[in-house]
Amino acid sequence: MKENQQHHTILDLAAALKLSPATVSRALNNTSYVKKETKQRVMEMALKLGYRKNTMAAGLRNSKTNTIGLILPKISMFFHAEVVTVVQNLLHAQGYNLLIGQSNDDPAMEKELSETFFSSRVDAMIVSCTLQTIDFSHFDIFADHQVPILFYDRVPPGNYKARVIKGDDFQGGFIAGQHLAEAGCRNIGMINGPMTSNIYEARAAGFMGSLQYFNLPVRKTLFYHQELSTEQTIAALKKMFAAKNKPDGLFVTSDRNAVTVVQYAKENGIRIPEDLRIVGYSNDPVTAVISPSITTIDQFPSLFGSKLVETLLEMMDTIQTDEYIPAVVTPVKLVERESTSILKPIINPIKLK
Amino acid sequence: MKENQQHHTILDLAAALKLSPATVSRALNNTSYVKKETKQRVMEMALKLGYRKNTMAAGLRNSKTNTIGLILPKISMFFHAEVVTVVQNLLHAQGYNLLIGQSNDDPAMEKELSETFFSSRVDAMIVSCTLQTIDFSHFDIFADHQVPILFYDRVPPGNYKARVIKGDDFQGGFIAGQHLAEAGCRNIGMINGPMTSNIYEARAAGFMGSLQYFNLPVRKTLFYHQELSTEQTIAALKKMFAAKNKPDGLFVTSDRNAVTVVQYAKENGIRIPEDLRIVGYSNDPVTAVISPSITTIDQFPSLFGSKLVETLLEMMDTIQTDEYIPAVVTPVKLVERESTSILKPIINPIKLK
DNA sequence: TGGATTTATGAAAACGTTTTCATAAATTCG
DNA sequence: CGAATTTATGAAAACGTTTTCATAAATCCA
Repeated sequence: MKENQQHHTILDLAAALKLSPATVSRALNNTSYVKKETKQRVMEMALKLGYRKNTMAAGLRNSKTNTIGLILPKISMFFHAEVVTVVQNLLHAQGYNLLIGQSNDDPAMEKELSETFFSSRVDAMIVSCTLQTIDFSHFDIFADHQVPILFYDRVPPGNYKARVIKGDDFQGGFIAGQHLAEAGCRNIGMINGPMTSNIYEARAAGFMGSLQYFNLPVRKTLFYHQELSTEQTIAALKKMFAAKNKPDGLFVTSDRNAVTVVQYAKENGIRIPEDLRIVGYSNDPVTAVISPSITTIDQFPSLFGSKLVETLLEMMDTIQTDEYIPAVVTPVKLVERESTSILKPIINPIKLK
Repeated sequence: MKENQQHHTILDLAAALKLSPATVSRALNNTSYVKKETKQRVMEMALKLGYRKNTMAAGLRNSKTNTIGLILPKISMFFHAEVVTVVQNLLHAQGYNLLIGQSNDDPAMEKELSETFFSSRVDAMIVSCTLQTIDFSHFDIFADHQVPILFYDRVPPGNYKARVIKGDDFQGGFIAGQHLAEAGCRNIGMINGPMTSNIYEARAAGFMGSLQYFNLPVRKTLFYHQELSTEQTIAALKKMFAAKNKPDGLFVTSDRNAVTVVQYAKENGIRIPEDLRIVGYSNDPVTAVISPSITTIDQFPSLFGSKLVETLLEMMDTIQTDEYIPAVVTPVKLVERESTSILKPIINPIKLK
C-alpha cells in the first residue's frame, strides 16, 4: 500500500501510459480535447500511482496559487474567529486555500505580513487593520499588481482607494445611545477604543449624535477614547465614579471591556441596571452568560464572512478598475439583555420620533 | 511611486545591473561568494524596482514552500484559537506561513483538506482530528513522503505511528474526580464527549479511576458519553434529575457545556455549589465570568502551541526515522472557582493519601 | 615568483506544470 | 467523394528560481 517514494509527476503518468505530458495534463484538467477512453486511463493511473498535482509548478506556470491571504489583528477575538471560520469554509468550497497572519495589532508586523503574502503570490487579500495603522501604503503593492484586496471591519479611511466591507458602526453607536436614552439614563458616558480606528470613530460619532438627537448632554468627563485594556477601563471607571457627576449609562464599545465594567460594578456595589446601564459591542457569547447579561450590538459576523467571500470572488473575476466603489455596509442589531432592562419607572420620558 | 506593472524578476535585476541571474540570486540569498559591493548594488536595485521573490518558483526549485498546514476542527473554539494564535506567531518568526483548514468535525472534510494541503506541498503538518475520525489512513501520504506530521490534542490511537502532543487528559480527569470527592460529593456523574476520541476516553478513565481510588461509586445512570451539544446536555440533565439518585457533583468535559449545566441549574432551582458541584474543562474565559464561576481544568493552550512549534521545527531538520517516539504530554491544572467551593461541612470526610 | 587556494561570476540545466503551435486522424456535410 | 471541420495528440517553450559546473581573477604563502 505504501508508496514511500518520491512524488509522482505528470511525466511518470505519461511514461506509464505512453502518452505525452500534454495529454495527461489535459485529461487531468478537463481542458481541450481528450478521448474519453484516454481520460479514463489517465485517471485510473493517477489513482493507482497516487499522483497529486504539484500546485507550485502549476502556480508558477499559471501565476495563480489558489491561495488567499488574510491579515487580522488577532484570531482569538470572537468576532474575528467567527469571520475566519466562515471565510475559510466558503473559500475551501471554491477551491481556495487560506493563509492567515496575525498582526497582533502591531503595524510593523502588519507590514511584514503584507510583504510575505505578496511574495507568496496570493491571488487576493482580505485585511482587517491594526488599530494603530495610519499609514496604509504597505498595502499598495497589491493594488499596484492587480491583486484584489478587500478590507473589512477596521478599514482605511475614505481617501485611501480600496474596496471595503464594514459594519454599520455609526448606526451601532446611534442605537446604543437611543437605547440608553429610552431606558431613562441621563448621565451617559462612553468607554471607547482609540479614535485612530474607523470603527471607534464611527461608533463615537453615532453615539454622540444620538445623545444630541435626544437632547441629552455629552459630558466630556464621561467620555474615554483609549486603549481597550482591562487596566485602562478600570482606570476610567475609577475616575468617573470618583467625580460628582457619576454615569447612569455607559456604552462600552467592546464586549470584553463591558464585562470588566460589570465586574467592577459588582465589586463596588454599583447595581446594574438600577444604578448603571451598560451596552457593549459585538455580541460575544460571554455577554449572554454573565450575570447580569449584557445588552450589546450584534455585528452578524457570519454575514460579514459571506459578504467578504462573495465580494472577493467577484473582484477576482473582474478586471480591477480605478473607479470608486462605495463601501459595503453590513447591518447591526441591538440585543437587549439584563444590563439595560427597565426596572425603574422613567421619571422624565423622552419624546421619541 | 507606483510601479503598477508586472512583477519584476531576478532577470530584470540581472539585466539592470549587467549581472547574471545566478549572481543576483546568490546576492539575494547570501549563498556562496558574492563581492560585497555587488551585493550592495543588487540590494539597492531590488529595493528600487520593488523586487519580491516569487516563492512559487523558489519553492518549485527547492521543493520547499515554507508553508505549514494546520487542520483543526473549528478555529472559533477557545482552546484551538489560542493554540493557533501562538503557533502562527512562532512560525512567522521562523519564516513560515500557516495554511489553516477547518474540518468542522467532519472526517470527509478532514480527508479533503489533507489532500489539498499535500498538493500544496506544505513542508509539514499539524493536525487536531475530528471527534469521529477512526480511520487515519488519509494522513499516511505525509509520512509516506517524508513530510513531518504532528498531531495534537485529538490524536490517533497508539497503534497509529505518529508524533503526538497531547494534554494529560487522564490526569485532568483524575484531579476533577479528586476535587469533587474532596468537596464532599457522593453522587458523582459525568457529561462527556464521545468515547471515539482519545481525549474523552482518557478523561473518563482518569475520572472513573479517581472515583474508585476514593471509594466512591461509579453509577452508570450518571454517566453520559455523547455529542457535546446543548440539546444533548440538557437531555442528559433532565434524565439525571428525573431519577431518584440525583447527582451532587458533575464533571462536564467541555466548558461550553458546563455553562449549559449552570444555566439549567439556575432555571431549575438547583443551587450551585450547595446542591450540585461542577467541574468543566479547558478554562474558557467564560467560566471565570459566569456566575457562579466554574471550576475547570486549564490545558495551557499557549504552552501547547509553543511545544508544537518547537517539536515541528525539530522534526523538520531531522531525517524521519521509523523509530517510535513517545507522545509529549503537557500538564493540566485545576482552577478552583465558585462552582465547587466548599460551603457546607463535609459529613463524611474521605481519607486522602 | 609561482603554484595553490580562495573569491567572484556566468552558462545552463532543472524543478513540474500548462499552453501554443503543429499535425494527424476522424467526422461532417454539400 | 472530397473539402472543411472537429477531435485527438505530441513537441517544445515558458513560468522564475536555484544550483552545478566551469572558469577567471584575486589572494595567499613558502
